[in-house]
Amino acid sequence: MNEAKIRATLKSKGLSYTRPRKEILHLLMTRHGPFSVDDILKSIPDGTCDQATVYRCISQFLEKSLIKEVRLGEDFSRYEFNNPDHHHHHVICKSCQKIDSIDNCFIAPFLNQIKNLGYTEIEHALEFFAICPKCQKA
Amino acid sequence: MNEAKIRATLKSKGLSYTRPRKEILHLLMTRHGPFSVDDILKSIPDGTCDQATVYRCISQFLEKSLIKEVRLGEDFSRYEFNNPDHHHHHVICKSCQKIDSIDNCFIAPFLNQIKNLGYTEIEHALEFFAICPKCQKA
DNA sequence: TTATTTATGCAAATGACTTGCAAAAATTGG
DNA sequence: CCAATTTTTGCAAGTCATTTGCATAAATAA
Repeated sequence: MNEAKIRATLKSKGLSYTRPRKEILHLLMTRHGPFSVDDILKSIPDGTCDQATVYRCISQFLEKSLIKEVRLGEDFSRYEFNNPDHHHHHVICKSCQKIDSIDNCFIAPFLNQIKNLGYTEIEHALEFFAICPKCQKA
Repeated sequence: MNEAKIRATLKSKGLSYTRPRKEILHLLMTRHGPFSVDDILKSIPDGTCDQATVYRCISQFLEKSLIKEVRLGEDFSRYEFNNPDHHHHHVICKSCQKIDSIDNCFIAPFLNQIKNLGYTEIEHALEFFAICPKCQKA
């Protein structure tokens, strides 16, 4: 992932190219999330930016649909790059908090039912909480 | 819903019968939620109890599985009575925040997939965000 | 480059939720 | 039913993720 790609992505959403935006978007585009704000702060080069700036970048990225918010029953949000070709959900281990991706999405029957109620622009949030194989042994 | 029923429900979970617990559980058992802590405070008789007590009752009810927590993309939690015979999900209108119930749950295919990954004790959170018929007209 | 707009850092504020502690209510053992 | 003990509550202060005000710095426009 080179700077040109990052810059182009930002520009395409009308966002100027600044160091915090570059580093945060780079992280989100290249590494596997979802990331908390703390994860982001620890993963970008030291001194890149302030925590307030991370929050501000995140809201802008969310507004522009560059990223998605993920809530996994924690008292903070996580964020991941929004790849429309890779719609997926998560399982988080109730014991060790390890997060796995679930790549197939079978919510069509729900959508039909909700459409029949007259709703439009339907989005969904689906997350799973379970005990992972490793924690079952321990 | 009479006091005897409420008292019995509390006792069955090893909780003593106090006024705050009685009023909060009564609300959750008789009225249609999910309720925020603010909703609860406004819906129980005036002077029933402090906000801290509502939070404490809620955590106890959650621990005893008397109620379930529901997150609908707001910056606070909602809670509803846990009726094992009435597993359901919610749609919240992205415009007016009205909440509807979705009574059928079609997540079996997901469960198979997650079981195959070796997970056990699988729970899920599924919520929908959409525009309701009324807000489409307005 | 210079002027203007936009973004950032820092510190303080916000708001949901939690907690310490003394008083009040509930339970227990006569 | 009463006195003793345990549990619960109210109040106020604390916590923690997230937001915001404002002066400075960086980016963009002219």
